[in-house]
Order: sequence, then structure tokens, then C-alpha cells
Amino acid sequence: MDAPKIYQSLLKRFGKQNWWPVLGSNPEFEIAIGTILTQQTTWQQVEKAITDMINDKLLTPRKLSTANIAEIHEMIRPTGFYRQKSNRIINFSNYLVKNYDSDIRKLLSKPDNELRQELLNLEGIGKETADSILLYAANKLIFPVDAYTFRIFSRLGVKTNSYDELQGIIQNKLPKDLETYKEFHALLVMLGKTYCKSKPQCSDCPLNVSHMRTCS
DNA sequence: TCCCAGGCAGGGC
DNA sequence: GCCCTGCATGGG
Repeated sequence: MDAPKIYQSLLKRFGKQNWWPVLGSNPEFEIAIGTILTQQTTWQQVEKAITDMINDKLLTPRKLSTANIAEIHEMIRPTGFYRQKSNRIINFSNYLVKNYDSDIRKLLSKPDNELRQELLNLEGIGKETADSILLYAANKLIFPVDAYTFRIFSRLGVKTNSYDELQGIIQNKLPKDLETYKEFHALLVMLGKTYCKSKPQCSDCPLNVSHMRTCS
């Protein structure tokens, strides 16, 4: 059972997920900030924080780069790790102001490899966050590998803890199509939340049950 | 009460 | 390179 078949099963079971939801008028920047805020938390908390920032007209590189840090703390507190995340989004905003005239699209229009490496050099942006920005904000054919993806593929027999290896396996099998990439990542998260927490919950799993029962 | 969430960085080895 | 820990709030 490889990536395209898993994708079809999940799409049939859960339907389209329509990631990445955007609430304001600067989609690319909002998605990038969202990828930082959503680290190790739920989307519901991120939505609260983003809504607050939009209502206070704070969600622009210039505003965030000069805002009172205490104000940012209050806005994003629900997402957890708020002191680290504040520093990360301020640093990212400063970077855009200084190097890209506050226009994230100038950064996102760079070649894939160059852009990815540049994102990885920024504080608080690791592989999954960088790849989420590449896929959802820059519309590049790059697949983000998250903890659920490791867990699900491991239970299906693809046992690796190498991000690059699993990403390569998925990208080699998946149709080269943006919507497929975006939906498959979102669907894996949906499957994981529903059936694949650290303790196996395999009953009624849309994937092959005998495979999923080999959970560890 | 305990576990978990759409990770990352830094240290030890 | 891999493994561990701190970071923090909120919901089930």
C-alpha cells in the first residue's frame, strides 16, 4: 500500500480538508506566521491568535517587527511556547523588513532549494515548518513530513526516522500536483488525530486494518 | 490526574 | 549522526 492508494482511501473516508485556511488579507504572510504558531499545538489555538492579531491590525511584517513584545505575548499565549514563538515571528518579520521590503512574496518567489535553505537558516524554522511554508504559502511541490506521517507510514511498514528519506519516498510516488500534496498532508494529520495517537486506536481505521494493527 | 497537540534548538554522546 | 530535554497553554 503506497502513498497514492493511501491518499485515495483517506480522501474517500474524510473528504477534502482545504488546508491552509486563511482569515485575513495577506495570505502568504499569514500562512508563514501560522506555520510557526501551529508548532506543537492545535489549529483552534492558532486560529484564536491569528484572529486577535488581525483584529488589532498586527499581522504585517512591519507591525510585528515594531510591536510591543508584551502585546504579542498576549495575542499568542493560547498557542503555547509563547515566549519562543514571539521571538520567532518577530525575527522573521524583521528579516522580511530588512531584506525584502516587507514583502514576503519577494522571498517566496526564489528558486525552491535556495528558498528552503534560507528559511532553514531562520530561528525556529525547521524542516517541517520550512516545507509547510514552501507548499502552502509558496505553492512549491514539497511535501512536509510531520510526526503523524512518520507514525502512520511506520505502522504500514515504512519504518524510518529520517525526514529526508520519508519525504523522498512520498514525493517519488505522489502525483506531481499541488492540490494532491496539500490534501495528502492534511489528510494524514486528520487520520493521525482520529486513529493514530501514540496508543493505537485501529478500530474502523480507513486504511488496511491488519496493517494498522501492527502498531508499536 | 494524565496525556497530547499540524516542532525546534541545544546539549551530550 | 541520534537521543534527550525544555519550552507552555488548553482540551479531552
